[in-house]
Amino acid sequence: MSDVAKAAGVADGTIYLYFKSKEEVLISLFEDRVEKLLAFMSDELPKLPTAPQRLRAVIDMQLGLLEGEREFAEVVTVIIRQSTKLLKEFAAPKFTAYLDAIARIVSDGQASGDFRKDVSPHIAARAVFGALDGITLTWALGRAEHGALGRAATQLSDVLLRGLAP
Amino acid sequence: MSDVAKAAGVADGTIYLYFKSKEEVLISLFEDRVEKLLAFMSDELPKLPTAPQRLRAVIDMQLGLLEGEREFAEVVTVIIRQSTKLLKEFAAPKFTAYLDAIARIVSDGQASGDFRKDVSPHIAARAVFGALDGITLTWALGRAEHGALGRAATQLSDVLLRGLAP
Amino acid sequence: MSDVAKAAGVADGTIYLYFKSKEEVLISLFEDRVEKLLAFMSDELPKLPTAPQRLRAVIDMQLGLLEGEREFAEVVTVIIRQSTKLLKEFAAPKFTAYLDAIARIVSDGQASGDFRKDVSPHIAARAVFGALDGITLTWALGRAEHGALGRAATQLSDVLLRGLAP
Amino acid sequence: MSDVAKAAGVADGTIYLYFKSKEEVLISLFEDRVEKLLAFMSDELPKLPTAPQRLRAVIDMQLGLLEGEREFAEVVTVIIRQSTKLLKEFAAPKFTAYLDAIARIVSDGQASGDFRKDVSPHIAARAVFGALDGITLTWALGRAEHGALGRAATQLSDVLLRGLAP
DNA sequence: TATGAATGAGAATTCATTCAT
DNA sequence: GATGAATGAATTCTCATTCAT
Repeated sequence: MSDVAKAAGVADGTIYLYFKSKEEVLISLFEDRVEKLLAFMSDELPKLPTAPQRLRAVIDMQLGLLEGEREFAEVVTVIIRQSTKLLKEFAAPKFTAYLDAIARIVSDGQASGDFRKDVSPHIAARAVFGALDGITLTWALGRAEHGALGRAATQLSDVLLRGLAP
Repeated sequence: MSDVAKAAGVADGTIYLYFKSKEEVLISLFEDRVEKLLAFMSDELPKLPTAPQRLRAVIDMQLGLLEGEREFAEVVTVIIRQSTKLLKEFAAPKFTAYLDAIARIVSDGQASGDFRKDVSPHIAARAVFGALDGITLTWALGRAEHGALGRAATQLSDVLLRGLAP
Repeated sequence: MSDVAKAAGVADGTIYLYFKSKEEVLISLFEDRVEKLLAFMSDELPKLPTAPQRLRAVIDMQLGLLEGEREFAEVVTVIIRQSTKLLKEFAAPKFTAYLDAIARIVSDGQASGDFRKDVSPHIAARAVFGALDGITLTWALGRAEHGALGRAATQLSDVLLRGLAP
Repeated sequence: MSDVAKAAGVADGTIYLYFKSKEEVLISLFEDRVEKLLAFMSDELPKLPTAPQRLRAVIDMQLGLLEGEREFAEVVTVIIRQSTKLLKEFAAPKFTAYLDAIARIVSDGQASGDFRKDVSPHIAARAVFGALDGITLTWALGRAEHGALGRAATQLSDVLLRGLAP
């Protein structure tokens, strides 16, 4: 928290005027991120006609949000997992909404005949999220080369979309 | 550490007869897991003739290792990320070896014509590991239903193998 | 450290705002004492014309500093020896400076013909310091009578000065 | 204690068959040393006709006992001070006997006219012991050169005997 | 007698949180 | 609102001591 205060250019105690606890800071950080993702989804996805296009857009977005923000990526992939409470309790409301949104793209695609039907949308959603998180983690802890996340997004989309095709 | 001691049924100090520090306990835990995975790979994979079969076997194995061991899965996906040293320094020797082994399956498959060539083996390996880790995480923190990991493994393999086909 | 905090009337953690470790508390305590001695030496000794007068002043000072401060004397003679690092590493810079300053009084006295020349200034310095420390130790651990250190200083000076006369 | 056991070539627990506690080991170590000194005193000192000769012999003996035994000297000068109980409680019976024996040499010398009478035998004894201990301390923590203690003993005797002369 | 693995009380240290200014 | 020194509970780790073998 002292580091956070320093980074924010305020005194240690000041954080507590805006957040009740460290947990809340992490939750708020995570919430912000997920909200941005959800906002993007409701703004942009409806413009895209097919499920495959929408899934590709989500992948681009999740990695694009972190490109150039290595420290933030580290917080998102590492620090957030240090809060068991966050993972156990908060995971439900917001994070699940995000996973559900991805799962819905998959099930929509299955209904429209764009995706194969023998795959659980929930499992697919977790796999997509996990793959993105895994790529982000090694990127954030490694050399964090510029452009690497973009290339990874394209390749991951290529593989997943063909893999999900009927 | 106190919890670990309690779980092991020994006194707090006893842990320090076998591990030099908390860090070493985590490293050792992670090392054991990765070593089991690497041992499996060198024992079993050579018996399988094609890269796709080997990749499916790896996926089955990584999830199979955790089936029925919910607490261990939680430690592996959550607690281990609490050690920055582990992630930053130890990641290299052992974990990288594991990711490299997966990447090699991919590149072997590309050489034999079983996998498409426009995907970086390294990115593929990270995506595979991340997908598995993400599935494990939500399983461990959720209801951890028996058999769920097995079904997930099959479906993930189905998607990835078709996605990686040339 | 808990005792130190209690004695200082602060919480345990507060000490760590001012000192990095227990070692640093001891070092700082010792440093303060030696610095006071060195400061006295550079302030007062130049005013005294002869080496014998200067040596007597040093003896009076080292014991005078502790008169009435029994607990501090105990810390200085007993607790400080608990830090091997302090004794082995820190001894050099500051403590050696003090011993050297005493040794210099002796060698100056030898040069001016006030002290006999068949005694190593370094050995003499160590003997003087040890004698003072031994007197302090038994005083601090015993009844610590008021005035006892002053009497001891006079007698020790009488003996040493005659002993060092040419 | 583990180090002591290792040095003695026995298991940790074995020490407790011979000593009740760490404190007792230190006490016993110190006791042994002082007993040797006291034994020497009752054996050899009576052979020496004058107080000055006896004081010189004591100084030679105390330093001679440690010559070539650097580790033992370190224990005697450093470790023993780490036991407050040892210093406070044990100091009385045995150590005081030693200091008293030295003080008696001084008072005998005063009675026979060999030593000046304006010096307290007790203070003199403490100063002698402290000077010897200070010389030993810096010797043990420093380079512990062979022969250095012998030279120091001679010089210290020369100074003290002349200083104590009437 | 001897062993040495196990013990657990005690000690140093950290860090999220508070509150007087 | 903002500060940052102070807090103290919690945590890691040590080491003298015990006791089943």
